Amino acid sequence: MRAAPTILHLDMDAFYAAAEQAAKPSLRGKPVVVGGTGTRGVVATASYEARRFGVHSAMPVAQARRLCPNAAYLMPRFALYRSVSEQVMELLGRLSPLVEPLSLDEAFVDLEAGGVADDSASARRAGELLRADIKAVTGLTGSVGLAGSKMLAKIASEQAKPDGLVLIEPGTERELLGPMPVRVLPGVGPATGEHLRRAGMTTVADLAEAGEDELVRLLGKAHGVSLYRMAVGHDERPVVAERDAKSVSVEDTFEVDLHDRVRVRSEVVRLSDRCVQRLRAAGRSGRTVVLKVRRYDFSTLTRSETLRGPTDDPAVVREAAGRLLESVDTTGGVRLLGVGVTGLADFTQEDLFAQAAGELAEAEAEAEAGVAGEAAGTAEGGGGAGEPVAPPVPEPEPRRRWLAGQDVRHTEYGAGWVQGSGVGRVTVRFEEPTSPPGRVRTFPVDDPDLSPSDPLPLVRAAGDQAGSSPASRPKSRSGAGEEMSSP
DNA sequence: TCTGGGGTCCTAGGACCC
DNA sequence: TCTGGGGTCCTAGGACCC
Repeated sequence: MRAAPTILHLDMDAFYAAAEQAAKPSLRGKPVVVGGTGTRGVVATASYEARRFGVHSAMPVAQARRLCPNAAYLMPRFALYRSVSEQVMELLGRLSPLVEPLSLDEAFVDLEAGGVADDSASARRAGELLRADIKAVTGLTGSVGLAGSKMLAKIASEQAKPDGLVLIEPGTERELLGPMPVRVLPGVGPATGEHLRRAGMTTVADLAEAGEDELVRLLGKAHGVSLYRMAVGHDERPVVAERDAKSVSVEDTFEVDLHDRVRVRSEVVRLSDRCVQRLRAAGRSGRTVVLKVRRYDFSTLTRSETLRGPTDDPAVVREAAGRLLESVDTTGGVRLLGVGVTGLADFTQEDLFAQAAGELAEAEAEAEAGVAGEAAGTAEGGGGAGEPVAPPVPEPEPRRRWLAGQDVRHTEYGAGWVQGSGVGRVTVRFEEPTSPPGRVRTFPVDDPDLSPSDPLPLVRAAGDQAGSSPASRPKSRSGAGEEMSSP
């Protein structure tokens, strides 16, 4: 607990939804829900307009549609969010070398380590400047919490939402925390909250009063001790800049449950390859392979196998995952499959040999598979043990599916985004981040003039003169206000 | 039209070793 | 051969977070 509020927590407001509203002028001020597209999707982020209807994160999209049928339902566009996130993190890096990102839209900053603040007044100034910079650079708003510890800084930013700043003056934390519900403390979720409620504790003051021994008895050693410390306002966790990942995993929920065992095996192969791709991209290798299976009834199990040494060889991971699958009963159907690798290590000399051998084998397999793999799609069955399995199918499959929210370009009408599609048609709204709200047009799904495109910058770059972007058609500035068509 | 995807940390039991 | 502990590794599951 510091004597000055020099730990800053930044949380972008309704990040994904806000980014979509910035990218799509016609959606500003309207309910927007970003989330899974299929029938089994859940809400990633709801705009504040949608939250008023009761829509919130982690809610099934189907339920959200019932609550708020008029919202725009969009698929997530992580490339866009990542690029905005990088801009934000870059601004944080100017404040201090000690920046701890928690996700794309959230981070702690140690202002003291950055030498930008050692008292309340200067911390507040730094926070407000940061908020202004974020707004100017990204066009989005973020909320800032300032306090003498991570926990309190995070609680403060939560209170500051949306588009605000809250500073908790050291010395006032117990008084402030006391009346709050236990759920504000990090680590208290639905289960622990219910547990505590049954024990008669609903506020943070109740926890402090119960004492450490009581909480340990109730929740176990680690959880009890840390919760008690939090409840009395003690939190000495430092801001830590770089933390190496400890595991890499990929998983897929299927639109309909899988019943065919052969198909299940081929999906495990696919997931293994995807997992290894990510592992390699991170320059890591791992020793333990984990298979995750969620069955038709949502019951979930994991099976793991630890190898003699770390690997990043796709064949090794495939085979381990395949062996693990053989120990799982899948009758009744499979809802989700996942493959992960833990026990990560950086490369060792041995791995390099294994890798070289693996790459050789892969290259051969690819050369061999060539054209055949392309058309076959995922129909390939997983071979038995010992037999070489299907080579990884190169990812970018030619997809003629238009997803809501996707960026597109039309040879005549320019930049736009997919508003919806069905029965052979796709509806596109032609507008871009810096244009006025645009109008809608409908095309056949296979219209050759229409193609997917990359996200455009949300904010006109400083010093970016008109005409530097081929995207902005002669429409420029004159007559900007004329066509305020509302959807 | 019930319930994503990517992570972290903790617990607990059994194996195994000293 | 009455039965000890302790430490580490592995496996499985669960809570929690964004």
